[in-house]
Amino acid sequence: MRNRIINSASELFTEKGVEKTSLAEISAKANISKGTLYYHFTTKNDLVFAVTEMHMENLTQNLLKLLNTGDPPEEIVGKLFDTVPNAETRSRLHIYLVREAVTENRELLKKFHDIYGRWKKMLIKGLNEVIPGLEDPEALAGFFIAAVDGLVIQNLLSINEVETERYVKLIKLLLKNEKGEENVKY
Amino acid sequence: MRNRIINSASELFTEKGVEKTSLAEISAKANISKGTLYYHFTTKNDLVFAVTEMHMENLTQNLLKLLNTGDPPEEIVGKLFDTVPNAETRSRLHIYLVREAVTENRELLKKFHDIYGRWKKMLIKGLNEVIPGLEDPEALAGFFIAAVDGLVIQNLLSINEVETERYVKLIKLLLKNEKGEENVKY
Amino acid sequence: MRNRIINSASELFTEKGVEKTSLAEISAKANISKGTLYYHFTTKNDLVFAVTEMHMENLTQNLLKLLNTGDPPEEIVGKLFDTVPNAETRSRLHIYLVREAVTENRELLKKFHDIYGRWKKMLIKGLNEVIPGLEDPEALAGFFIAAVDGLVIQNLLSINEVETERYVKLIKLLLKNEKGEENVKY
Amino acid sequence: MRNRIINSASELFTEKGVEKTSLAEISAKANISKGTLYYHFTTKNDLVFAVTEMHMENLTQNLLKLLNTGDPPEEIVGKLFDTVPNAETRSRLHIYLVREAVTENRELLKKFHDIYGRWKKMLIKGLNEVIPGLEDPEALAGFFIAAVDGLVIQNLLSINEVETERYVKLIKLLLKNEKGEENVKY
DNA sequence: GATGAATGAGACTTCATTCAT
DNA sequence: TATGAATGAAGTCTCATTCAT
Repeated sequence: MRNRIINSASELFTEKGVEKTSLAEISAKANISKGTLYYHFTTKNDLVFAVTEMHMENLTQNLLKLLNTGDPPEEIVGKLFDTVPNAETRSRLHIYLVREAVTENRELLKKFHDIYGRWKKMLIKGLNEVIPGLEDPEALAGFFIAAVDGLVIQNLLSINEVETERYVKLIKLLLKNEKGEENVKY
Repeated sequence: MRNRIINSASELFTEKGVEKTSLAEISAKANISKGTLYYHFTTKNDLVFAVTEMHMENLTQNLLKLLNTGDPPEEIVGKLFDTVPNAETRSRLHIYLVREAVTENRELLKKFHDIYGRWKKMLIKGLNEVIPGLEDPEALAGFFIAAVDGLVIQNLLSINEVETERYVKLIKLLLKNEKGEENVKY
Repeated sequence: MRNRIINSASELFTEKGVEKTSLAEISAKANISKGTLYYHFTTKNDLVFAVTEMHMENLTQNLLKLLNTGDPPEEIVGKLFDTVPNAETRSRLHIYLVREAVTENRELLKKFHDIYGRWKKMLIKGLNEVIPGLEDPEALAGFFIAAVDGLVIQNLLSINEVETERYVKLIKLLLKNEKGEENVKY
Repeated sequence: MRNRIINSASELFTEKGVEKTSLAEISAKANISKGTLYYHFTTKNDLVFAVTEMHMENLTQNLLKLLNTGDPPEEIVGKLFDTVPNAETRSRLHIYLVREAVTENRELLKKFHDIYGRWKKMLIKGLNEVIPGLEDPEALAGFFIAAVDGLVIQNLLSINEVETERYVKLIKLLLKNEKGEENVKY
């Protein structure tokens, strides 16, 4: 039941954003009464939080899978840049939830803070394993995550006319050099 | 008068997001009546659009100034990564407006689409001027913009513990290699 | 308009009490939309406060009139005991509003506090004018007001089978003796 | 079990009034489920009635004890005026329940009617025993009860700055004269 | 140009009550 | 006896928008 509600909410949030989705619509989609919804979630924010948890958990699982394929690093990062920003459904939801976290929802903000931290650690570990000797893996991880989020935005705004491979090529260059070669003047 | 309204709206949008800001509040802050507000803007969306225009114009001007300093490229990109994501006020507004554009506001979406396109072109031109011979300046520009937006998000979520210089160092490496050196196995 | 709303609310509060009267009912009775009601009163409590103010003002005016008739004191007090508790409409409203003041409504509580104080002062002044030399006019005033309120309750509970004259007779005795005669053992 | 529920309800009613207390809160406080509450009380009104019965029984027992102390009448009435209005807890509950009885609760109204009648009779009997020859003991009893209720209200409204002794002195005068002395012009 | 009173649709939330287990 | 999930009706409040002045 809780899950049924979360799923309905998730879909509607993705479609119209959190604020434009009413509890009435959610309960209608879940085929339950508004009262039932209230029984399971004390507050709309409660529900938003639950949806966020599920969403973030999904993304984390995907990232884990990606890191455990044993693929060469440029392949992994390539897939990362290919998959995430192009999953429109999740992208939308992500932006909506970020927006929610940014205002008036401390709890949600903390959730995001924690998960992003976890992602960064996962990436750092993954990078270190496959490319030993990186100079600043932390910056690299933060940078990759930022780029992914930024591409998410560009995709939502239908701006991205560059094929992923071209980005991947850039990343390859980046990784190669970060491996610690002496800095050359360009 | 129009500007007074736009400024008031801008501040309130930044503070609480578009949807949680009521026209009543805006007119109160601008010291005018709700009626007057409606005299100048047919609709709330109208106002949102006007605010977006101003906001985007500001960002564009900043980018232009940055590109025209004549600084070396890594300096420019460094400043870009240093300034934009750390301007909390603008960051918030930006995320709020993006969110607004992504749902139910075709006109706004187009606005964003256009401006991001313009930014990309400006960056490409800038890059080409200072670093002739780049292999894929378009991908590079898109990538930089994405990274900036992503860092905006990380800052809003209070996640970014990496100092900008470390990012800049990464970018330097990227630029160096992108200059067309033969690809080396890492 | 404000008055129209206050009157409608007043009637409904009297009929069913404050908490069982919905803003929907009030606006229906006043032939306006719920929105209009909200336009004039930010909150249900606001409206309750306004109704209280009007109600208390009415009672105060009545008391003033009574005190200025120039009648002999026992007549005045007699009328007080006769009029107030028997005005069912006002009695009900009074009890409902007292109830409201007693919980969760600081402002209302203060209002009641102030008005009761004013009434006491008016009574003291009146008593002193017509019966000079009273020993403890303050206690007397408090006592009379208490008795009136108590009879209000009894009337609402349909308990009062004693005719007012019999109470008036008691009061006469009280006033006579309070004039300062030496205390006699009974 | 029933008593546990009644006590929890009693406390909550005292704190927040009948209408603002939900059955959910009551069952939570009584550490039982809402279902169990409904097993014992068919309806919220049922519970209110039970609470009233207990409350009124308590007050009646107190009055009985007071009347059976064998103290001189002015002492008894003094204690009455001293104890009842100053017992804040009971006072609040009393006002809340009166309010409940006055609207939409016939059964409750009858209960109050009956108990107030019984109190009056008890007082009359008590007065007659200790002060034989009273002219109108019924009026006196009604008057005393009214005064007590009125002082309850004043205390709840934090208005009563007069010490009880001063009221008692008034009552003494009243009793003395009521004993049948010839009426003197004042 | 400017105002502010009026509106109606709808949002979130509350809660007494029912009922299968 | 006891439970707790489910419900539906209703309550307070919010707000973008209209319109006569």
